[in-house]
Amino acid sequence: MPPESPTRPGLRERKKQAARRALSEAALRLTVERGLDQVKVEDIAAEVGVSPRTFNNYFSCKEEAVCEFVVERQHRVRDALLARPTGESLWEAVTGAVLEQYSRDGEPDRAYVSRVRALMGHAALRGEFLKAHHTVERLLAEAIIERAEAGDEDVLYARLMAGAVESAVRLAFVEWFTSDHQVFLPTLTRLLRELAAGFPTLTTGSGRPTTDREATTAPPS
Amino acid sequence: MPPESPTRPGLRERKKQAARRALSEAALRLTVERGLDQVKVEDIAAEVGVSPRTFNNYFSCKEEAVCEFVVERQHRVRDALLARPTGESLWEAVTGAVLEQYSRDGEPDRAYVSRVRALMGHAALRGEFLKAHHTVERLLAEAIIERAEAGDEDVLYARLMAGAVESAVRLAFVEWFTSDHQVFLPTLTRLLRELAAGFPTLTTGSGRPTTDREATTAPPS
DNA sequence: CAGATTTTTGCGCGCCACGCAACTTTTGAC
DNA sequence: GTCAAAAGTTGCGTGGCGCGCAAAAATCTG
Repeated sequence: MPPESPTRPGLRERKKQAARRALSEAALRLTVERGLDQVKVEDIAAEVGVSPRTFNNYFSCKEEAVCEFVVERQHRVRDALLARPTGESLWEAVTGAVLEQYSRDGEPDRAYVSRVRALMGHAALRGEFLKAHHTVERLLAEAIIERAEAGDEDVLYARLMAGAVESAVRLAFVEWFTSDHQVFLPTLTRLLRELAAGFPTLTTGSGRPTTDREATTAPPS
Repeated sequence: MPPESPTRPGLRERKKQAARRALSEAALRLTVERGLDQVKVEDIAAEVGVSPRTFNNYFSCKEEAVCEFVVERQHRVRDALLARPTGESLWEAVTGAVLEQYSRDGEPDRAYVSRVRALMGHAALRGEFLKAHHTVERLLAEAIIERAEAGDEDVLYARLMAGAVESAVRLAFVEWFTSDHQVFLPTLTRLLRELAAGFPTLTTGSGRPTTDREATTAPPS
């Protein structure tokens, strides 16, 4: 047999991956098309050509399947982080990897925004998004630990960094689909910079630190 | 009639509050006693003396009712924040209000830890905890905005601060019920200090900043 | 090919969320 | 107090869902 690659997954594993992908994609597509309530688990399963019972072997509910793409994206963030040059500081590498991933295709168009808005209108999906974001946060934390070659002592610090960064991502995302402007990347950049700067302990004149507002407005695309 | 208090809620509102409380308390108690799977919505409703249908007028599922106490605690954090002296910086006030709330009764005993561990064992409850934490984060953000008298420009900053602080709380909580040691407050204190310090952008010798580890060990109780 | 392992599937059960329409309680104006 | 409107509760019905179980099918190992 040809060497393929070092310990290729094997047919079984590849089929599972494919099924999972197909199910989550079908779930997302159908939900965008018809709306969550008009999609039954049965429909998703039928779309992939698999029994409804099998769907529940992969996902515990349809909302989870719909949000799967959030988790998948984070796997790419992980790869990006591990590929950053070793010269960079940990923070630079992490924020670089995240920004890199989200700037891939620029800001999506208005139609996409309204589709996302429709999705987030359903409470069930908002809840599942939170679960997905938590998974994503743990993935990032593990990637940070790996990149930093952190010992047990630093695990908490890595998790804190992951939590802070993902808070910024989440906020930028909300800002993006809440407003009509294309402000995802500028907002995210600004928030990450503010996290890097930290929170001032001493009382100043105003309640918040003076930050340059350049990052708030969109850069020339 | 006696003046009671300025614009008292009215009987209707008070009854609703009472019902909500009774339901969430019953849900939590029964779940701790028997385990989530052994508690039906019907049981909770019966415990309060209300119809099962009414339960769903207050909570959309039993898990939500179980986690209600998390949200209630945040209302106390809000009050504490608004009561902090005006001399403090925003960060000091926020972290002070949070720590104040969580140091109320010191570290809970081992029995309590194992009960919490049992609760968090169920995936459904973990998910609902995340939802509750998200609610809590928004509450804190609003309280921060109120305290800082922040304009629209600073709303995002307030939300970022709330997100960062609640990340720390969440991490400290996990650390607490994961380990057998009483490390909630020390961990939380340390994480908040690291957030205040920010994340270094420049490359240093090690991947993480040198932080004094005093806060990691428990202070004399 | 043959036996072990893993996955899929059909079946069935109990629970649950929620729409609807009738009924009860609270409210506020007179 | 009386009464009508507003708000909350309840019973009923329904469709869907999550999952345990055991048989069947697919995959892996040698």
